[in-house]
Amino acid sequence: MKLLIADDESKLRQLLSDFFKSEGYEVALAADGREALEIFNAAPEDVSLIILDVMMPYVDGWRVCKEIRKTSRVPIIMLTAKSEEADELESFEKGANDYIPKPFSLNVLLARVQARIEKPAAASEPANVLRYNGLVIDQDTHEITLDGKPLNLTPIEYEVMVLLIRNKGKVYSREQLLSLVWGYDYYGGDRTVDTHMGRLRSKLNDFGVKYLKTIRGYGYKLDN
Amino acid sequence: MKLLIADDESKLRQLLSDFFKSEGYEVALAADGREALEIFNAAPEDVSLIILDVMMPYVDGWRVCKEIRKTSRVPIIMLTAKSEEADELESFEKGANDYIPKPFSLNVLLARVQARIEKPAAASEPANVLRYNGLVIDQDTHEITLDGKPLNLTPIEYEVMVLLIRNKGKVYSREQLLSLVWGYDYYGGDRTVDTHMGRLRSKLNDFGVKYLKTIRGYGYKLDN
DNA sequence: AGCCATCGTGACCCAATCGTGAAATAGCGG
DNA sequence: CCGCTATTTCACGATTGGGTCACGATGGCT
Repeated sequence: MKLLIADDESKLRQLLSDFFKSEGYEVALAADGREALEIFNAAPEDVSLIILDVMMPYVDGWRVCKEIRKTSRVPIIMLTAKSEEADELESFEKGANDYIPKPFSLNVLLARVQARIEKPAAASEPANVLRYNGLVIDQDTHEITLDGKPLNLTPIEYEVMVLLIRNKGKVYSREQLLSLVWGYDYYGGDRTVDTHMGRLRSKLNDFGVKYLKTIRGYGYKLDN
Repeated sequence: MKLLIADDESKLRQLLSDFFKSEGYEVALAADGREALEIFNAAPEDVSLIILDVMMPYVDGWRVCKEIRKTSRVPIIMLTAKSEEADELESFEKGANDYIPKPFSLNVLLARVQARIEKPAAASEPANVLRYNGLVIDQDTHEITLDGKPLNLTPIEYEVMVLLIRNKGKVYSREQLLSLVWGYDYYGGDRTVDTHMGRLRSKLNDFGVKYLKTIRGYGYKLDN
């Protein structure tokens, strides 16, 4: 599913692009009406839906909408500035399928888009899950289970585990851990790391003592 | 579901036609009262609802309405010019089921139409309903019920619930919620989110405390 | 204009979490 | 086995994050 998004504000354009891409859509961008028409006419069949800002240089959204309607019934959603409280009727008259006043919430926009076209291969999301010897970390739901039993880790513990599991076997010094997990500008003693490792080990039980290794003189690692 | 729309203004006729077609209705058009009666009498059973402009040449809307009422109880909605406001009573007297002053918003008209007849071939739209543990959200009617009992959620609460229920389990940070629900350019403290979550929880009662989880340090999620 | 629902914010409180130092323990080389 | 150092453990006070509340602002509706 390909969306054509036309807006002259580059920041908003980027935001929308990122957002819809993250929702699984293909996105083509236009900075003004002329560009939008060019892109559309180059491959009308590829475009499943068009989002048009009303206010654009050279050729405004209304014009684009009218032009496209001469040759196509592709769904069009107009974005109108609040001040332009354009007549809803006028919007539909020009052939738009929907219109949304700025500012809008991405959620609403997404809903409107989905109402117009089939949902894209939503299942394409690769489910953000890390696994390691019975330990499962789902980064979307923030759920951690060990052999199926849920664990309750604090934010720091969680971050440490994610880091270590992502780099199984790699040894991290206390300084590295502090800067990676706590933040590059963290200022504090490195006994802190020990304490947290201890807490992790006790929560992880067997798993902890078995795999969370101390490398004397260097730091910690998750055994391979 | 077939609508018969009679209006002598060709522009408005076309607009209404397009609009209702895009909403999934079948549409028959008449440019004046005579035509409307002809079409209706040719196949009275096919017409589910009639939209009549009052001001039409040859035979006006009132006449059409009266004629049809002699033989049928099909729902009739009258469109009246603003200046004719006084006609409301007369309108019902003549047998119309509803009347709408011009200019009107398409959404209002659609709502009135839907109130009179069943929703059309939902075939194209797979009934936009979200369900989760006794909570039912109908995105078409914006109705939310919990164990059958209707809930009264504010717009923000509604959007939040829709978002969370659509992505069960996924953790949303306050920032994400703000940009997804409030709008990409919302600028404000994130304690706001807490407050709304609190309100949601209290409205959702047991359900709230049971499933609307706080992930300390990260945000909120709807438990799985 | 006035009313009412909704919203945003700051203040306050509580509980979870964190950081620290000190004491206890373990590892390691001789 | 000894002594030294690194690590673990522990307890406690400090900090942070979240829940709740009340108030004022806002905006739609009558």
